[in-house]
Amino acid sequence: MGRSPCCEKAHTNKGAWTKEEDDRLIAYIKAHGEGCWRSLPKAAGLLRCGKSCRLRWINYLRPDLKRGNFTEDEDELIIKLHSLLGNKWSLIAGRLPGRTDNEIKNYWNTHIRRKLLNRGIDPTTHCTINEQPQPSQDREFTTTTTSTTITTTTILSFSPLPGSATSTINIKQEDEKIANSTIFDSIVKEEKCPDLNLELQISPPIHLACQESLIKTGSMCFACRLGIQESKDCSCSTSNDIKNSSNNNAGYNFLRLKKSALDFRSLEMK
DNA sequence: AATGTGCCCAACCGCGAAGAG
DNA sequence: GCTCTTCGCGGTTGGGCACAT
Repeated sequence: MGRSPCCEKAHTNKGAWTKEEDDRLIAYIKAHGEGCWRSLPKAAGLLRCGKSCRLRWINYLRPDLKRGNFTEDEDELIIKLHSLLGNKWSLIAGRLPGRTDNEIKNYWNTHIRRKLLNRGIDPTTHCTINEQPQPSQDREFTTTTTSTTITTTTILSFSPLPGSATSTINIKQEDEKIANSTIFDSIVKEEKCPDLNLELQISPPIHLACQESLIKTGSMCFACRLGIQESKDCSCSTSNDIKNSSNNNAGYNFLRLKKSALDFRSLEMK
């Protein structure tokens, strides 16, 4: 059952990287590009496993990395993203140019956790301490669908951290995996509590025109309710103004994040 | 100056997902 | 559909450093 080791451990260095190793790795990647991590160490003349090389490059040697302290804005952004995404460090890192998932994870554990505790906020649940989150407030994005081929839409209604606008986001999931998301700040509900209040609903996928129709009229057409939007039977999308407004969704700005703040497809770093 | 303690962060480990055959 | 390999992610570890005693 055991996995084969990623490399020949007996002949690999471990621990801190030397300047010479760094130089070799940088030179090799400059010449050949990233990827093929397994074969890279041998080709680059490094006595390291591919995994170690990848980590060293991504977390330390990449030229686009931003070194130095986190700014107050970055702090707040991390907190907001963590309240939405949980410990999805790579996704959070994707929203912070020049920062790595490892760096953010370390920073969270050493600074932000303490900062939130000092504010009286539980860093795990983002609720005020002494207040247990209710089951419906579970932030987990995992969903159950009747078929993995069905694209599901998870609607998260939540009240963000104190001082932030209340918003509703839709996170479209494909094959039970977060693939994309769209945020509407036009739906503003009365804030129920000053802390994070997540309500998770699972429904068939809703395309933008249908969603806006739902917002404007409070109902959806029959096709949409069956999850067959964008078919010729969908009447939501026949309205030009709705269509146009859907296409012009680029202007939304949620949590001061510009367009595609939570577009998970754009979060890929590689 | 020596020792103890706590913090920080680079690096490691194990697991799951994705892809290839 | 199954097995094997590779990659990427998140949790954890431990060495080094700063500060306190």
